[in-house]
Amino acid sequence: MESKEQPPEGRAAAERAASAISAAIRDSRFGPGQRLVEPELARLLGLGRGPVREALRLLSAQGLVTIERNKGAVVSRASRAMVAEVFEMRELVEGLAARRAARRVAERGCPAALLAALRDEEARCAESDPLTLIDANERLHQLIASAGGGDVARRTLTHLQLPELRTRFFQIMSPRNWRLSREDHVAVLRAVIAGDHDRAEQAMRTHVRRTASLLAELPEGTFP
Amino acid sequence: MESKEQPPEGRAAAERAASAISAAIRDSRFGPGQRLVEPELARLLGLGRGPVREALRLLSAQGLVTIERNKGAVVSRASRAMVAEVFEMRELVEGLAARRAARRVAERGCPAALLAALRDEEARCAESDPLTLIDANERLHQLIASAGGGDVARRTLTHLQLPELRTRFFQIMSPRNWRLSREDHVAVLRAVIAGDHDRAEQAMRTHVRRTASLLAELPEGTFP
DNA sequence: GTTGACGGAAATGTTAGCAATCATGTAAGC
DNA sequence: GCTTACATGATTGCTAACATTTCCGTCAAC
Repeated sequence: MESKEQPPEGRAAAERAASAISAAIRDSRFGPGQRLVEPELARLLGLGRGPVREALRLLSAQGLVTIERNKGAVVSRASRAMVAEVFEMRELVEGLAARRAARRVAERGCPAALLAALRDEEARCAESDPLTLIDANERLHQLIASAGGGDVARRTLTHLQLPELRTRFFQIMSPRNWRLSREDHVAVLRAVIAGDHDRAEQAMRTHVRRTASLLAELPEGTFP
Repeated sequence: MESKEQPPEGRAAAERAASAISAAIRDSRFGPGQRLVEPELARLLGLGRGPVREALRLLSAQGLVTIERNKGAVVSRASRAMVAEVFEMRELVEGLAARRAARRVAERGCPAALLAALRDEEARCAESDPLTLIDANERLHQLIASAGGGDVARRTLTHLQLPELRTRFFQIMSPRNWRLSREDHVAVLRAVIAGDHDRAEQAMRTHVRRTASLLAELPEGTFP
């Protein structure tokens, strides 16, 4: 995940640990059910157990790991039902975020970041590197979640993570689906920039639902 | 501080610290903006800085405290706009939770806890002790959030807390409003028990919106 | 009088080490 | 042969101490 992040120095140890572990989980290098043993991670990351422990608690709040008292942390095992539930929730949360973003644009004008995002999406060609596309997708969703003013929406979103995210995206995102996704993004951004909150919310909900239904069509046995 | 909690022993120190601090914040004994100094809390609670630190991080995820790097934790300062945003979000989240609960009842029958909750609500008289009413209200919302099956809804709700909750309730909940609230609860529970997910969601959203509008009518200067 | 730098105190970030708890494998008993 | 009791190892929970950063008051200089 921090392929292009800052050099490890300059950030706090706990944050480094959190990003590193989070990246490993979302890239499926740490698979569901895998135990995350504190001393082991500490040795791997070259720091003490304190920051690792803190990072694991943080990831637990985000839903990426599950912690049991006196038993330690395990990478969360997301059943099909849980994936559905998370996306049911994301549809509401991201829909509301888009609505709030549009409202804010209507009231205070459009921040440059949204215009830039729209240009990026329109210019993007679906044949790019999938990893780049995945990163850009995440950044866009974060941007819209933050564009509404408060940070309740963004915070809520970060608590709705799923493990193996990137692997799942590789499975469902054919070039055709990337094109559809791009069109969704453009529609959402246009509605937000136009300040049309109803259309913005609807567009975002449609987009999230599309992703959810792609995930739902994954073959049996993909989820534990 | 932990008025009717379990005897402090038997639970982990970090959890004790979290409940104690959380209770103090929601009861306005720690007011918005107040610094929460780790060594001080540790001394107060009779334990080391480790568990206190962990508790503060947890409360930060719940929105009750705000942590800045190298600066420490302060009780969150919820502006009027932030309260509105949180309740906008809660309306969606709790509405979905009620819908999921109703769906589950329709599929698998009604758990006894819901029937008991309905009996309790119907039997409750609005003249009870306000603290009891507040606690019962929280328990009911938690129950419905948990009744949908997965725990994504419940987890999401716990991340949408506000400081000074009890004080605000004391301000807005006149006997008349408690009666209305009770009627809302009964309506939600009846819809859930009947397995009518549309009505359940609508009833819950109406209920949350009522609370939000009561909070919105608080006099100027109530929020920072 | 105001601004700036400097120094000390306090709080946070981090590490290392000890105590308590849980899992595992082994051996004894039925 | 299967179950149960037990001992050992490993891991988590917690505390205490160290390092680093920030904040605040003081003092000098302009």
